[in-house]
Amino acid sequence: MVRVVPDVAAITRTFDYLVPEQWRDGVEVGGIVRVDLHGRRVRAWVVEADPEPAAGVELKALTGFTGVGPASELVDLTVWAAWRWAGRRRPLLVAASPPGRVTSLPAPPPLRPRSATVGPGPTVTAALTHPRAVLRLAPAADRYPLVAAAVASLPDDRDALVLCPSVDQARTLAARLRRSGVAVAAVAQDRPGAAATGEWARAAAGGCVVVGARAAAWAPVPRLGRVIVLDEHDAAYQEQSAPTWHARDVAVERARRAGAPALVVSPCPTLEALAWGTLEAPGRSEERRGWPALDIVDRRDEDPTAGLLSAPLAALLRRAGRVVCVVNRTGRSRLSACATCRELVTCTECADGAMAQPAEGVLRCTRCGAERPVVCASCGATRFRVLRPGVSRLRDELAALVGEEVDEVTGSSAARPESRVVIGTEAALHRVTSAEAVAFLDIDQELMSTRERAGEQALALLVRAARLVRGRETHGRVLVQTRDPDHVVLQAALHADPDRVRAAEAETRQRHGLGPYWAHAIVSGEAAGAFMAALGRPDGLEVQGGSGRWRIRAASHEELCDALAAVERPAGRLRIEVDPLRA
DNA sequence: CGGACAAGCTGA
DNA sequence: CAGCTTGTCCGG
Repeated sequence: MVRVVPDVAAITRTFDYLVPEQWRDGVEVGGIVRVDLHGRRVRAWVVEADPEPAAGVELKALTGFTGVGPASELVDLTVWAAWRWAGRRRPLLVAASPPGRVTSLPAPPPLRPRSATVGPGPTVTAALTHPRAVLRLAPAADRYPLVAAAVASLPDDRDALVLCPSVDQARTLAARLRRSGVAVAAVAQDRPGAAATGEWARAAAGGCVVVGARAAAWAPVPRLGRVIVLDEHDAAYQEQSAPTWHARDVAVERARRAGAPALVVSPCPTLEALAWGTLEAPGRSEERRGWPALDIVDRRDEDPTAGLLSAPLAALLRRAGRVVCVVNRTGRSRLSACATCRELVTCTECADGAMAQPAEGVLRCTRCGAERPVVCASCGATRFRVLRPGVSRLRDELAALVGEEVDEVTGSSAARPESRVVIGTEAALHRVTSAEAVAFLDIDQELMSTRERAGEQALALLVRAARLVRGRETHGRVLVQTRDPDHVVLQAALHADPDRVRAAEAETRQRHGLGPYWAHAIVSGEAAGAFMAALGRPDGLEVQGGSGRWRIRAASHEELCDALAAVERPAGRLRIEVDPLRA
């Protein structure tokens, strides 16, 4: 007999089935089977073998054995993660399963003695000796020697799991390791298919270094000897849909359970990481070399209605080669005023939303989505002054300024930009592969963001820019236009000293009761009210909000997650976001 | 989730 | 009251 979790979204229970004689050998914990459930055939995971049988239920037999699934340690890890992120187990089991059907594992590659690589440097060497290490490396520093050294230092019968924030980076790293003769399973694939399934099976067979992106936190690594998380600060590591698990935290817990050392790496380590492990960082001068020069353009003395194209920016655009300009606002304008009567352009439907101009000739309310033509509601004039220009508008202004084509890159535009000067949202920093300079036209938008972790996220953006332009030795430049030149994030980037942000963030987060000092969850969705009623007010939990959305705070994840887990999930749509990214 | 089954509605 | 729609329940 086995206990299974059916692959059906709304079902949170387990069910017991008899195992027919012919599959007795193949069916074990983690195995993927087919079962008859209420008149349908569905996929299911075996999560327990020979459980205590429930009384008075007539058991049915499994109707099929599909193949290999997550190893039993990972099945156990889904129990932990479902508790830690207060969610269902099914999405976690999906993440830990092969993308296609795996009926047998390939032979593992022959054991190759690992040889020490030369010169990882004393900082890396030190980081590799701690069971829980945080390694701070400047943005332009190459992380490959670190990964190579970590792989070389593995015992012959152990493998490493290496996580990168994006599929692209994972594939590049995997290719580089392969070229130097390391057996690699690259579980980061654009789409599931035969290739992805094959890599999963190779990883499950053992004898490979497993490299991948977020989902690879759940990849099979039967002989886990080390976990490495590159760019640990990257927000891409957190799953967007509930349960909102974080790949760093999953990977680190996995390492702990396997008794393997874990190493997280970042130019700007998060407070969560710093609270968890021992920090190693190179000396000041070495770290400084890996940060580009930062030009801070102080806009405090400018007329507030002046455009975003300052004289220092114009000079940079004339002088430098490829320049990427970043402003995190799509469309033509986010806020306008009538050029005639000076009235702000607001929504006539909901009365308090600002009207954005997503494209020429149309206004759309940022609050309620209502649209109307570009006509002033109070005087009827059709000429507006743009107060908060977006990418499209600035593209035209930039093209006029430099007298050449300027390509626009946003999340929705697909092609690689070809022009010398490029403007876009944050997406431009991902789409362009190298540049001589990056200019943030309105960095205050990031600095003043109400997002939780806003400071860290703004620094992460500067790190991205720094990666594009490389260190100061290659004359890379990053320019920021701001009305807050003394902001700690800018000062940290200016002095190549991310510790300043850590100190400031620690102080504000303690003061505001945020993570990692407190654990938070946001409960929303149509069944949120029923959930909150069932939760009640347990000791140690603070509850704020109402009308469909609640925020819960506790002094630790243990308290928070235990309380959330004690509530029986009501029927209906419910989203519980533990460690929310947005305030 | 989605099949089963019951209850509700319509038209002859 | 057959034939169909709509709603609620529950799975081994």
